[in-house]
Amino acid sequence: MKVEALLQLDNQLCFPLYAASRMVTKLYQPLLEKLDITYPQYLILVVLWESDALTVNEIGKKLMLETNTLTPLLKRMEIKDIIKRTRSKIDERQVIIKLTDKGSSLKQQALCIPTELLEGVKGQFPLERVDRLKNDLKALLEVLT
Amino acid sequence: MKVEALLQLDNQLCFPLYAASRMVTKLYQPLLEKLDITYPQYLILVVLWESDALTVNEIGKKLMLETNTLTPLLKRMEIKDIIKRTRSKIDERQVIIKLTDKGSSLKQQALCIPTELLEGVKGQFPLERVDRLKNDLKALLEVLT
DNA sequence: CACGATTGTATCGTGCACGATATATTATAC
DNA sequence: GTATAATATATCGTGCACGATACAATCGTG
Repeated sequence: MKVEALLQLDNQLCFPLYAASRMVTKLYQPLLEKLDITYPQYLILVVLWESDALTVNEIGKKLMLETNTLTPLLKRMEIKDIIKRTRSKIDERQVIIKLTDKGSSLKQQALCIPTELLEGVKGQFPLERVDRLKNDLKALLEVLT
Repeated sequence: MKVEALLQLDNQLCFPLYAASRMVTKLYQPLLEKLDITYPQYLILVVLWESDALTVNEIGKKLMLETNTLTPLLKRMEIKDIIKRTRSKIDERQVIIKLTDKGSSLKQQALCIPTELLEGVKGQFPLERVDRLKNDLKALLEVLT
C-alpha cells in the first residue's frame, strides 16, 4: 500500500481500536449505572472479585494502570463504600485494597452483565469472532508490553 | 462457559480492547511529540488531510466524537495554529475547520508514522493479523453503531 | 549501621470523553 | 409571518489517563 494511503483513517488500525473501545464502554454504562459504578471501577471490582486483598500495585499490573490513575479512582470507590484501603502492617509503603460487604455483594448483580452483552451482539457478531478478536487483542498486547 | 467464569478479567473482551487502545496511543506518543500534537489531535488532522474544510459535526461523525469533546480540542489546536475555526457564512450555526499552512505541512512529517509503527510490530505480529484485527474491529463497530 | 538506591503510593497539571444543559441559528407548520 | 421544532455549537461538571514530581518506607552495600 502507498505511504499516503496508510495515513488515511480507514486504513489505520488505531482508529477502530480507539473507537471500539469507547463504544464498548458506552455499552456497559446502562448496566453499570444500576450498580452505581463506572467502567474502570467495574474492572477493579472484577479483579478483586477474583482475588480480594490486593495492593495498589498488584491491581495496577493486572489492569495496566499506574498509581496516579488508581489512587484517586480507589479513593472514589472507598467513598462509595465498595472497597476499603488500609496500609499494610508488614510494609507500610503498601496499601491493601479489600472489598467491603457492599463491594462483595455487587458481584451477584454483575454476574449477568457479560452474558447479557454477548447475547446482544450474538446475532450480528458471532461468539467465535468475539473469541478471535479477544485473542488477537491479547496477542497485540503481548507484543506492546 | 460458566457465568462465573465469564466475569473473570481474562475471559472478557472488553479489557484487552480497553488496554490495547491505551497501549497503542502510548505507542504513537513519542512520534507525535515531534509534531507537538496529541493522539486525538492527530486523528483530527488525519481526517482534515484527507478532506479539508469540514464542519465540527462532520469531523465528529468521522471520529465518533461529540461537540463537547471536539470544541475544546479544536480550540487547543487553533491556539497551536494548526487549524483555523470560522463560522460558515451560509449557515451561521456551523463552524468550518480548515488546516493552516502549518497544519497542512505537518502531513509530510506524519507520512512515515503508520509505516514506522507497522515495521515495529511486524516481527511478532504479522500484517495479515493486523488486517484481520482491523476488520474485526470495524465489524464490531458496525454492530455497535 | 549509615547512606544512597529502590520501591510504593500520592500529588499536581493537562488533556481528553461524555452526560446534561444552554444558546443561537435555521427550518417547519400553521 | 410568528410560534415551535430542529440543528449546530458551546458550556459545565465529573471522572478518567498519564507524564512529571514528591515523599516516605525499605533495601542493599560498604
